[in-house]
Amino acid sequence: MSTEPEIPVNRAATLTDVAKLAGVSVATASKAINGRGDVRAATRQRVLEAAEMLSFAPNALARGLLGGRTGTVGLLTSDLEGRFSIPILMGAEDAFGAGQVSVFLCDARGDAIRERYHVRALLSRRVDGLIVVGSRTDPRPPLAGPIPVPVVYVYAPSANPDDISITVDNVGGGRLAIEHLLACGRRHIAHITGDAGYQAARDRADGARAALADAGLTMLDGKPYYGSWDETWGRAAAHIVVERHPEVDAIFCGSDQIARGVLETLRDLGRDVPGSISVTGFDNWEAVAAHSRPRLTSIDMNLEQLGAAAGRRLFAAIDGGDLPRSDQYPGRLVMRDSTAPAQ
Amino acid sequence: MSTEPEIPVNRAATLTDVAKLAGVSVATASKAINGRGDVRAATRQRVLEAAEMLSFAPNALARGLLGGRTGTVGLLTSDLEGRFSIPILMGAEDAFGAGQVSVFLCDARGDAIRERYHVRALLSRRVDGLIVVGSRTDPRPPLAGPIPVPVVYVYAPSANPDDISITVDNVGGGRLAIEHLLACGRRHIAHITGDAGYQAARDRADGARAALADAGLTMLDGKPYYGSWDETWGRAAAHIVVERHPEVDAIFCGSDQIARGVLETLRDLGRDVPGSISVTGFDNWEAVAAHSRPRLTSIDMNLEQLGAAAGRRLFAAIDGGDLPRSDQYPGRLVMRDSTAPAQ
DNA sequence: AACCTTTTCGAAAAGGTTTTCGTTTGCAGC
DNA sequence: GCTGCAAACGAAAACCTTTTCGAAAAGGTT
Repeated sequence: MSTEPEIPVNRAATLTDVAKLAGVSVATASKAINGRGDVRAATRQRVLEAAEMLSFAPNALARGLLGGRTGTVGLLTSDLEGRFSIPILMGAEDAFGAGQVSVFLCDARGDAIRERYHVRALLSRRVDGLIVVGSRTDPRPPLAGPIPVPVVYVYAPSANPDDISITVDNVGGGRLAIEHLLACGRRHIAHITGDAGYQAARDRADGARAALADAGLTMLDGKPYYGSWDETWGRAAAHIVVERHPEVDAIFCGSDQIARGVLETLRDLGRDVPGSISVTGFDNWEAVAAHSRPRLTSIDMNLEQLGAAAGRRLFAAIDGGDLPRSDQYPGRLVMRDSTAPAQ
Repeated sequence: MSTEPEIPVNRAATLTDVAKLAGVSVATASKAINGRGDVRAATRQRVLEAAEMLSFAPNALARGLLGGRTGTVGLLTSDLEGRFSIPILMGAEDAFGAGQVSVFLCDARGDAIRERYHVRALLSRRVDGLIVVGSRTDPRPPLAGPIPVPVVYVYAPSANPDDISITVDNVGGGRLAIEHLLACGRRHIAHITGDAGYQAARDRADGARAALADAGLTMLDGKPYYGSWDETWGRAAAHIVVERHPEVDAIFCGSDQIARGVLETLRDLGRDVPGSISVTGFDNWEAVAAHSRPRLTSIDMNLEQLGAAAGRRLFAAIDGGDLPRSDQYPGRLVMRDSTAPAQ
């Protein structure tokens, strides 16, 4: 005949359940759990015990419905397949994971229709903000339509300069590589890189040219060997370079895969790396760079850090804090065995 | 002095706004938009126009709060970094993207504490289900605590056989590789693979042994060369194999990276691939397999398909449909240039 | 014009939480 | 014993959508 509050079964406990069990009103239970308002220590204790007993977890939907803040953000990538989105995604996920924020992941696959569809879905779920991750560093058109929440573009900046964009400093990356080769005493430096249609390729080349100019030098042939980003091109281009310029003593490659191909050709030709020729890659793709012969010196663009920065930046935008609208992040040189001072 | 309904500013339009603008009640507006209930064609039209004008998107939070179904699932990975999670994640994202479901992504980083934290967060957001993606094929402990929604384990099965697990058939994969080598007329087959602590390594070896036994053969040395999964081990092991067994005419490698190392050693030693020795890899990691010399024949585990299957399976579990509790997916052989019939 | 049927629409409740504000309780001071 | 005050607590509204059920309107028949 007891009229004690019953423990709910087969259904997540609600605040009402907790309140009943603790013998207080829902209002008090809420305040006790969130540490707000005036509630006696003993009462708070009772409520917390009840919550524990029912393994109560507040319904984020109801909370979001009320406060306007949902504690969720949308992360829109244009290609998950690519190597670049992943570290960025990890960084962002990390930056949020520390707080109370969860991440909605959407892959638009480079399709504008799909992108719009995903944006609609995200907005209907009332995300607090959006992160848009591109797969190339070329500027991309901003999201279509009115977006009622802050947006941060990462890797690929928005074409609209008023938007918030976080990008990598490819010019600086190119500089970094050349400066390292120069520091190794190299003077006859070629640049083999990917598709000239990529802003990244052009930027890295620009950085390289500038660094060489600072030293009163030019790159062999005066311009980069543009091609594709893979090993096959690296192998072919290395053949051309060595044939045309037997004096070459360093090759700056636009990707680790290209560099890997270059290394293979040099090995085939019996050229000593790093003794007679130094080689640097780009991207610091561990799987490629750390297992080549010799292991590859490369430029790491700190993509994970980039993603984390985007997360923090979005956070600030949501909270109304003001950080600089846009930011460029430098890379860093990772030294391995494919570069060394000329002997 | 008009009392016309006003268009809301600076705030997402609600159903009430739409109803006001269309001159109907919220109930009717809801029915018109969702195509439910009886509503005159003309009225429906008016409502839809109003919704369009305000670019109304229903608040998924309110909807979820009501129906118990939120249209969200949690995807818990143990390491985003690894190559295996990504295709699975893509497949799952794809399986859901087609419907009305959004994916919460969480990376537990192989940390049980972090995993519990993420599970709590996901449950408080009232996800309809969970997908748990492992990074190894070894069984993993099931999620701790009572989980009030369906869970599907992918790649790494749950240690509890009552849970739903979707895994790859590594034994079959090993079989596939050996059968291909046998079909090429090879008889002296070695197996170089990764860490014996990995179930995947042992399973593939078992499949290989079984396929060889069916042909009345055994692998060289009667057991695999266990080591690590990278190129360095592949290079070293290939030296050992060739030295001990000059008659070797095929090597089945446990990963594409190992295979790549094997190819390099064979090249160094002047052995003709695929002429005198055929080599197969495993994983079909495009970046590695498609650019080696010669291009690498490999086993593709169809991870993307695995992820999609997991998505569908979870969907069925949520909707109460009944599919088999667990499933194993076979791989497929991807032929390139590193295997050919003996000349 | 009265009556019945069918169609269309609206009022209200439900879902779980937070917040506001009014009410109660306990206690000190006179 | 009464007043005044602070602390503690609870009732109710708000957030937005969906669904149920009853009411009203429209249309047709006698």
